[in-house]
Order: sequence, then C-alpha cells, then structure tokens
Amino acid sequence: MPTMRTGPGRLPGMARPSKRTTLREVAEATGLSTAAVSYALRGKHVSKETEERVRKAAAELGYEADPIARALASGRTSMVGVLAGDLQDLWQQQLMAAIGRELLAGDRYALILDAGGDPDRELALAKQLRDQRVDALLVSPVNPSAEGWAAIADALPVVAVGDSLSAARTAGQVIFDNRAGIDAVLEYLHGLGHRRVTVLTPTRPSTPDRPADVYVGEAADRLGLRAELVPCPQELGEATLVARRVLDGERPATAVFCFSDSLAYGVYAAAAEASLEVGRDVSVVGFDDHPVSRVLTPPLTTVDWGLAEIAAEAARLTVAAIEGKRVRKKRILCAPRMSERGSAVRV
Amino acid sequence: MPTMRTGPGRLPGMARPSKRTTLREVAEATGLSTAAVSYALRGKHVSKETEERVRKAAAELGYEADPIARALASGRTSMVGVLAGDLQDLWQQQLMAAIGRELLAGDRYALILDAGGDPDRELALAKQLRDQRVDALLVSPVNPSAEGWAAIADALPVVAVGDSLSAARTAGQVIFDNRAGIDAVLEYLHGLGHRRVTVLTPTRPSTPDRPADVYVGEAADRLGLRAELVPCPQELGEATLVARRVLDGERPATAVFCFSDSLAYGVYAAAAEASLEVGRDVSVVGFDDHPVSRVLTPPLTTVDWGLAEIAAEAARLTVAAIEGKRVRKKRILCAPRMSERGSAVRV
DNA sequence: GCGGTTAACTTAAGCGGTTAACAAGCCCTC
DNA sequence: GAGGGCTTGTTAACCGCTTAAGTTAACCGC
Repeated sequence: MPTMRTGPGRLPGMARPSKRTTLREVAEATGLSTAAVSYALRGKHVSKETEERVRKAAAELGYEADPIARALASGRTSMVGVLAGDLQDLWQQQLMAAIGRELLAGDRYALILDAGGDPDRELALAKQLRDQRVDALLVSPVNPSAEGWAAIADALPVVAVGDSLSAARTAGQVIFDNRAGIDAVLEYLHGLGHRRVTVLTPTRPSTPDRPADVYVGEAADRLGLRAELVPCPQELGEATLVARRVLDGERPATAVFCFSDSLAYGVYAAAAEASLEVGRDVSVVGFDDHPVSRVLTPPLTTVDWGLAEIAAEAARLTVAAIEGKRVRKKRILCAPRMSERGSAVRV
Repeated sequence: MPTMRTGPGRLPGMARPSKRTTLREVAEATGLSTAAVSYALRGKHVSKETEERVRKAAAELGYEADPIARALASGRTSMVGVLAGDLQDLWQQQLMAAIGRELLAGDRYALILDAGGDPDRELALAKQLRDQRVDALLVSPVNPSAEGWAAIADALPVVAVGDSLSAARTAGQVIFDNRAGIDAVLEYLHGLGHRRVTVLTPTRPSTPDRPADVYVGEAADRLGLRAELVPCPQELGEATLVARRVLDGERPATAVFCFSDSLAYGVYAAAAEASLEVGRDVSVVGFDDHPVSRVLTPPLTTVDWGLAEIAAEAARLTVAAIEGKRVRKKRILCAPRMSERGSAVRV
C-alpha cells in the first residue's frame, strides 16, 4: 500500500496545507472573543490598542477572513453580477474588461455572464446571479423592462448601462443617448446625399417598438430617407453572411449603418468578398468606436460614447447603490461623439 | 412620518419580498427533516417516492438552494477563478468570453480577473481568487513557475492555458506549441526572403530566458536571420507608438512578427501614419488569429491556435480536476496553423 | 428465531463568520 | 451616591446548508 499524503512534501514550520486560519484561532491567540476580533478587524466598537493587537496577531497568523462565511453571515458577497447582452460584440468585451478593472480597483469582483443576445436567457441569468447573492447587478445592453425584472430589482440593486430607457426600477442608469446618436448618424449620411440606408441591428427577437428602431424610423421620416432595418448576429462569420445578402441585393442601399462596430466589420468582410470598396462603393458607419475601427481601411466612421467613462460611471453607481449612498445623478446620459473617418462618403 | 415599507406594493398572494424559501421550510412542508430534504434534492439515500414528494414541494415553494450556504457547508462554490494575463489583448478577451460560456454550460461560473500584464499582480490576484474559495483556478497566458505559485496549487487545482511550459504542479495544461509556431513564422518569413525581423513581444518584466524569446533566438540562429525583440504594450494606442518607433528607425527590419494580433494592429496603425503600406513596404505577421484580423487591409497573416477548442479543453480539464476525475491527457498540445493571408510578402 | 445487513431517515454538529443584546467598568452629573 | 451615558467586551443566536453518526424497522439466510 502506497504512502498516502494529502499534498507534496512540505518544509517543517510551514503552515498546514490548505487549512486556513480562522477567526477563532485569532481570538484564542489574543485571548479575546471571536466577536471582539471580528469587530476589531473591521475597526468598530473596540479600543485602539485592542485593534492594534488583533491586527498584529492576525497578520502573524496569516489570517484572512473567509468570504463565504462572511457572505453567509452578513448577507453580502463582494461580487457584482455583470450581465452582458452579447459578448460576441467586441465592444462589449471591451466594456466588460473595463468594468471588471473598475470594480476590482474597489475591491469587488465582477461575475460576468453572457446572455449571448438572447433576452430569455438574460432573465434566467439575472436570476442565477441573484441566487449567487451578488451584491448588485450591472446589466449591459439588456432590456430590463420585460416582465420578471421586477422580481430581480426587488432583491438587489440593479444598474443599467446601455440604450434601455427602461421603465423598470433601477438604482442607476448609464444610458447612451441613442436618439441623439441615431439622429447624428442619419443626418450625417443624409448630408452626404444618401437616401437609402440599411440599418444593421443586433438580432434580438423583434420587440416591435424597440426604442432604437423607433428612433431610426422617426429620423428617417423627418429627413425623408428610407431606412431598412436588418437584424444581424454579432459574430463575424454570420454577420458577414448577412452583410453579403444586404450588399448583393438588387438595388442595395448606398449606406449601411451598423448598430455596433462588430457588425460593421462584417460589412467590411462582405464588401471585400464582393470586391466592393468601403468608402467608395458603399458607405459604412459604426456605432461604438472600438479601438480596431481606426485600423481598418478605410478607418471606420463611427460614434464614440466614451467607453472608459461609461465603465467608471457604471462602477461608481453600482458601488454607491450597494453602499446605500446617495448619488447626485442616478442617471448618467452619454452624449454621442461622431468619429468621422473615411468609411462614409458623399454619394 | 412617512409610511415605511421594504419594497413596492405587492399583489396579495405573491411570495414575500426578497425572503427566499429555505431548506427548513421545505422540510416543514413535507414533514421531513432538513437532512432528508437535502439528501432528497441531491438524489441520495432516500426512497424514490420521498424524493418525488420533496421535489414537488420544493418546486411549489419555489425553493432554490442558497449557493453561499452550500459553499460554506460543502466547501465548494461553483466558481472557477479565471486569471487573464492581459485583457488589453483582444484575443484574450475572446478567450475569456469563450471560457465563460463553456463553464456556464456546465453550470459553473467564471470569476475573471485581469492581471493587466503584470506578473506580480498575477500572483496577488491568484491569491485573491483562492481566498474567494473558487473551486479551481484557470490561468491564461501567465507564468506560474514563479515562486509562490506552489502555495496556490496546494490549495486548489490549477489549470494552465498558454505558452507556459511551467514546471509548477498543475492539474492540467492546454499549451500552445510556441516553438512550432515561432519556427513556422520565422521559416515562413525566411522563405520570403526576410533576413531582419523585429519581434514585438508583450511587455512583461524581462525574465531573461522566457521560453518564447529563447525560441526566437534559436530559430533565428538556425535560419541565419537577425531577430530583434521589442517589448510592446497590448493597448492599441501605446502599441502604435512602439510600432512607430520600430518602423521609423533607420534601416528598419523588413518584417515585423507580433506575438499577438493586437500588437499587429498597432503596426497597421503605425504604418498608416507613416504612409507605409503593410504587405508592400513592410511585412507583418500576427500570432492569434483574432476574427477581425481577416477584415484588415491587407488581411493579417497570422497563426491560428483554435480558440474554440482551447476554451473547451480548458473548461473540460478544469471541471475534471474539480470532480477529481481522471483524464486521459492532462496536457493538451495545440498545434499552430498558419493562416496565410496578405500581410507578409516576398522581399 | 436470531445476529447481520441494508434502506430510509433523524439528530446534531459543524462550516466561519456577523451582530443584536446584554454586562461591566468608568466617568459625570445633579 | 444613585442614576445615566459611554466605551469596550462577551455571550449566544443565527445565516442556510451538508454530512458523519446514530436510530428504526424491515428483510434475509440459515
């Protein structure tokens, strides 16, 4: 029978394998009650000198509070659930990365889940996150006006970031002024002489009166141009296929307005396949300003919303909501800034 | 004094606000002990009919086990800590998204942290993840051979994915055959007539004998070409600056080999600024095959490692390690596939 | 018909913290 | 000098679940 051991050899004097030091051990070492230690480590109710003594002992023993136990007792994990609408979208990947960084800087963890563009899944994942006891929920381009979100918002603070001017009760919102963005783009294209525009929208089951769609319709009517909405997956391969159909149609529109830069990349790919030159044979406008957009040929004309500030504000609102702080503005409106580059031209 | 209530109005008959149903309540409803219910819900030790009865009651009461309490009692959260080397790298963003999906499909959550390219931070974050009690740690392009990783691997299974042929004890590895990839690229460039190549590597404090660097040196010697290693940040703006310096130098190399596609985008941007044409004035090769790489002009010649399989294998190894299963191959070697496109040309 | 299994539950002791409630000591005040 | 109010601690009750160990009662072979 082979010698059993729970781990590899260990130098004498080192801490036991994966046995963490507990609060009780610190209490015993200091001759205090566990309660006193618990308070001391969080700087409450105890004298300066006791606090010092406890801290010292804790440090010596290498004590680190167990987040799970703490969560069970206190009701708060230090995790924020982050629900991404669709991580196939490169810009959302960027956003999630930025949000993760922001939260981590405040000693919180982002538990990021990807709804993959499916609204039903969004709600299911939101419930999973709630059940995971995250302290707050940060939902990205998601539409939390659906039935069922109330139950989520009841249980924990929800911060929305995206285009949803949702009626649902949220603890904060960072919203893109989509109407302004859409107006700006369509006016821009109109000014360049375009009269027929294809609008590539993310595929989501057609809620008939989705705000963005409505804005497009209104702006188109106002400007007197024809805008056709075409749903399109964010994944490049599929987006390329859809874009291909759009470009290959008979009498294709002169311009394609994409609701995300990722979709625009699909148009670039499709154009290349069809030997069309973006910025000459067809105009393309994106909607995110992803870093690589400026590397394309021609550089993609798009709408910048200020990703860094969005991530920072979202994190700030979320943390404030968790801590129950009052914030001056619970609703941050992001103004669009057109990044005019070479992909849209006069027709 | 205003009326206080804990939540918004609620229809009579609906469940109480954010009070979850507990195991005890199900136990009372069925007249069983909490233990019996606990067992029943996990299908152990109980009769078929009791199990059925419990399931029904649980469903009716809308019972959902509290993951925190479960974690405290059982010692396992259903979270996998995922440590990304640098999320500025677009390919790593893709990888993280894919890993997140894979794990979620298996009812586990990915707790993703970004080391931002800093090796010291890597270890610190790994410790944080361990303290968060994740069931396993999945480390992406990270070098776990450093001092201190042993303490991590002692406490939980560690799966490595990346180029690290690390000596540290891991529960599994998905490794890119970097030597093969580097050889392939340099041979390819050599075959095109290039004799001086700049190699853009991610900035990490210079561990003098990092494997990849060594491979470059060896391959260069063998082929008789001169390869200059230049560290470069993954963020596009900074990468562009570095690339700019590389391209502007006097007697610049004829080809730039980038250790990630993100770095290559920087070269494209720098080339455009300098009015150089990639694929004519300078050859560029990437190393990841990020989706957008094929959208660039010219499409980026790069090395594909099969992201989807990597993510799937990494998730599989991780789950296997958690469940203590034996796996046939604990070490998956990913072979490079050159995606030859238009960015590297004969000189 | 009797010890030995086994199936089906129950009991109860945690897991490692938090936190309300109470107690002791000390200083003031009236 | 009794009562009031701090400050500093302690006690003990959770938080909601898991699980080792114990209890019945039915079943079984001989």
